[in-house]
Amino acid sequence: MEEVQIKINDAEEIAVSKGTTAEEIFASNKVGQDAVAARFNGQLIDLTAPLNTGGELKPLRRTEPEALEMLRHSTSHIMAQAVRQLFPGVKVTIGPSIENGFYYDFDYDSTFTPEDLPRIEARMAEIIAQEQPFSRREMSRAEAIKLFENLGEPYKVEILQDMDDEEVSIYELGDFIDLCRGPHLVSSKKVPAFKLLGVSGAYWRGDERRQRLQRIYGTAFFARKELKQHLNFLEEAKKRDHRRLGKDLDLFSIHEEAGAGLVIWHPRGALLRALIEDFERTEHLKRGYDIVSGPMILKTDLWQASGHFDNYRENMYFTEVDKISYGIKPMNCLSHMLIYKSRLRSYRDLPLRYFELGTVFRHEKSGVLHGLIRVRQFTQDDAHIICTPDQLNDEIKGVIQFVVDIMGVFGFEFETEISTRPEKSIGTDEDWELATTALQTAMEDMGLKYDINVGDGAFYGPKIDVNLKDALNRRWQCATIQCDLTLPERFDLTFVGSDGERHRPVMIHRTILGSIERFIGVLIEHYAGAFPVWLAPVQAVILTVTDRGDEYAREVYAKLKNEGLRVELDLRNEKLGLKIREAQLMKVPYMLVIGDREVEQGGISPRTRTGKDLKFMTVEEFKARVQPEIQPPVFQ
RNA sequence: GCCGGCGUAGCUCAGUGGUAGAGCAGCUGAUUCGUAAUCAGCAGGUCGCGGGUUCGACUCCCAUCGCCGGCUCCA
Repeated sequence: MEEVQIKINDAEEIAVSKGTTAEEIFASNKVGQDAVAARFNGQLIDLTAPLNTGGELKPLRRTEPEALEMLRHSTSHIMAQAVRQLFPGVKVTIGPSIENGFYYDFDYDSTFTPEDLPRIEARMAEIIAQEQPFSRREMSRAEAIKLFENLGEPYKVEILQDMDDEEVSIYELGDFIDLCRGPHLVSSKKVPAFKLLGVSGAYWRGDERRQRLQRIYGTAFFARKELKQHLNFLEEAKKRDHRRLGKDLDLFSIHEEAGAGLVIWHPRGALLRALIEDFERTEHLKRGYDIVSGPMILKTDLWQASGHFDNYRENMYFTEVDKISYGIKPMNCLSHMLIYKSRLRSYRDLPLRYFELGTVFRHEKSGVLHGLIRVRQFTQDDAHIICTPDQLNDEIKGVIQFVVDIMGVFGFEFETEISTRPEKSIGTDEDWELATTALQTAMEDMGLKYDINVGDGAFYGPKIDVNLKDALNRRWQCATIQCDLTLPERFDLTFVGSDGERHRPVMIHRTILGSIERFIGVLIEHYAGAFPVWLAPVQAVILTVTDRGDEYAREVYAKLKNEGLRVELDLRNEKLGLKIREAQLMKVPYMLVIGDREVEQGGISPRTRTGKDLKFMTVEEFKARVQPEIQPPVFQ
């Protein structure tokens, strides 16, 4: 029989007869017993795939990320089989693995309800117990089209018709046949732990004009313990939900009677905001920005001139004053342009960096509103940098450094991506090319990795988006750096160069935190409401044991308050345990206990919100101790 | 905007055709009690809003507003 040479264990070359499977090779050579699939010449393949050529073979182990993806993808097939059996007439579409699980989209006349999930899970458990093999078959595209036509699966037919490959593969699992690249687990029995998590709507191919589908989400793991951990993680995330904490910590509220997506800040939340905004103003001034401020409404004519009316109108609010139409600003750039144009600019003036904590209004679709994360009125830490083309690179780098510094302060890690020209946009191809290259070059100069997000730029230019990762590893878009070569053109911005001629400047739109509302929402979840001392709305609360300490407590309160500490006084006739509990639930960093001992010895007994007793100390000692923590962070 | 779910006291929730309930919070009183909940009493709701069905609607139907989970979109 014909033999092929297979390299295993990164070294050994062995000869096996053609058609031997990866599974057999692993078994006879005592490698990869825990393999769930294989890598053959770098390609992922089924364990049961026959090897017909020589090459390098490696096990795909459970611990590798691709293994988990495959497990989840296989589980989605199991779910699809269960759904087809329980709901005859359902049509299948696609069922990929996603970041923390998988989904499968179905087209079905009546709707799935959350009550259906346990039934589907039960059927899936049966399929798993039956140890059904996943078996792969390859065929021509034409054959596959015929197969899925006969099966009454029009979505699969559509996918096939759009494919370029002439050879395709299908996987059979019990009575369920799916078009699929694979690989898959050897059998359904290899799914140790799974759970269905929810149903929701989706559109065929993500296009809102096309067929509405029903999506079922689930997840799967190689160990029950891991599934449990994941479910705990979801619980933890729920506890940290900024909408919950916003209410519990009395930070903000949103009222039906005031309007959806409109945030009302309570004293503690407004204070938190003010602290962040003050910090930002200080940092911007240090970094050579000028603080500016523009009006909330500007004439619609001006929005027409800028291109916003044509490209962004559906997101804007309009109003009329003395029969003149005004647009309520969805962005801050127009005023900044007018400041620039208010006098003749020399190259010696550039770069100009205009910073505004600018409140903007955007008509977001009702279904997307979400706590502080997605609202209709929000304040951006917005700036527009107007510079010469030569300065562009340095300016972008300066902004990136700014982002790096600020994210460091809050302890966020982040990922970046560059978005390129969208369909609906203005400007010439050359300008877009130039701007996109400028962004890429700056990122490379800064040594930062980035993904390219094709067609996702703003209508006036390409952008770098910064997605920060919070403590629960979720990603949120906050900072954005957008390069713009078209607005300077439209507004005819110029500067006089050293040659005495007029030249066109370029412009960067950028934010660091993005929306203050969104950022605070993310921050609340990131810290689980336990803000660092410099941001805590209440930094310390004085708790008396009995009313014999009241007078002394008032003295201590006055002293600390006078030092600028945000301190509160709890003189209620309640037990110390209750006062501590309540301060704890409000996540106050320090609780200062005053009982008879403290009054006699002239001090306080602080305790931290982490439950640590700091023991008796004088007020001066406490002040010295917290001094470094109560100030905003300072950079070199 | 779309698909699905949900709106009952300040909060968390019970109540599926016959005059609305609990716990916590609130108020009043007692208690002076040292590191996550002292005890008792009182008060609190046109059941999101508007129509309809019915002798009768928190409960069934329609419409609408809002919220939740997704989709599309986005800071």
